[in-house]
Amino acid sequence: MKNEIQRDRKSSTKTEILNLFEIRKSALSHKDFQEYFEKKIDRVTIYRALERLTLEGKLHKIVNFDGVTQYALCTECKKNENNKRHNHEHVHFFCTKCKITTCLENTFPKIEIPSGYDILETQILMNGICKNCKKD
Amino acid sequence: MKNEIQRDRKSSTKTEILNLFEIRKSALSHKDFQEYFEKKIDRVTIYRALERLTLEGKLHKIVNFDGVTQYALCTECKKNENNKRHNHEHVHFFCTKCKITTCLENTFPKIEIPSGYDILETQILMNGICKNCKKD
DNA sequence: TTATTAAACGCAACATAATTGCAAATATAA
DNA sequence: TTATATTTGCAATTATGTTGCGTTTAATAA
Repeated sequence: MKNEIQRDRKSSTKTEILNLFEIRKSALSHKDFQEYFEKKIDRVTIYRALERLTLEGKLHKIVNFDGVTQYALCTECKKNENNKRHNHEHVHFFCTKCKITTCLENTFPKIEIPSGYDILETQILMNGICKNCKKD
Repeated sequence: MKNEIQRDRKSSTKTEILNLFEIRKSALSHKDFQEYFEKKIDRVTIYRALERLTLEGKLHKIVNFDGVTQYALCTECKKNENNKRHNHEHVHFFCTKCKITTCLENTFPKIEIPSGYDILETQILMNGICKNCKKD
């Protein structure tokens, strides 16, 4: 009898990654995880676990102004039936002072574009100074 | 007598780069130039010429979904007096079929964000199928 | 026209982000 | 418990971008 292809298998790496998101409450880069795990988890393992969590619909990816990928927890993302496509209807904000990327929920505008284009994904990225850093 | 610091000096690399923009009529990556120039111009020279053209206000940079920087000609960008800051008030569209990035002019929406944030830059990136590829 | 000087260039080396292949370890289904 | 597919660690590789330095070239002063 043929085995079904397994998905969403438990792994300590995935658990540790999700834990760090609970602690930090912001988007995180591969480098953030590498520094946090020190040498306890291999860097390739981190890349692959992040990739799987993204495919499973638990994380989404953002490419920052500097070209570095950030990962963020999916919270209010509207998912379709089979989790294959998310609509991340929020703005990603990168603070140039504290270097933290946050999701600004409920901020997505309607965008008028020329006819003849089929849109799959839209990403809005902003930078500047965040709420916390303005206090100081 | 002290010399003034020279800027915007002519260079064959800059000229060749601008020529390719005229031919291709889309955003281009460093890789596009490297392939086009083959070995005739050094890769570092290309990077530095692109950097200067950007500082001179002739090009603007876009980081694509895949993290790769694209450069595009500045046409309707609203420039301030000294060219230091551009407002690229348009959407950048990446076609997943032909892999070409184009600027969709006059497409920028007003975006409402929570109070307490100072915005410096906003980048809107879309992907999907472009006008040309839909014809086929 | 020639000399001076700062910008542009080529080359080597370095830096960082991300991917691939493979053998060993682990989680899950039977 | 066994079989098997997924996950992991390690080494190597690829891709993108940067820095330092000596040489060449463009602009300009003499």
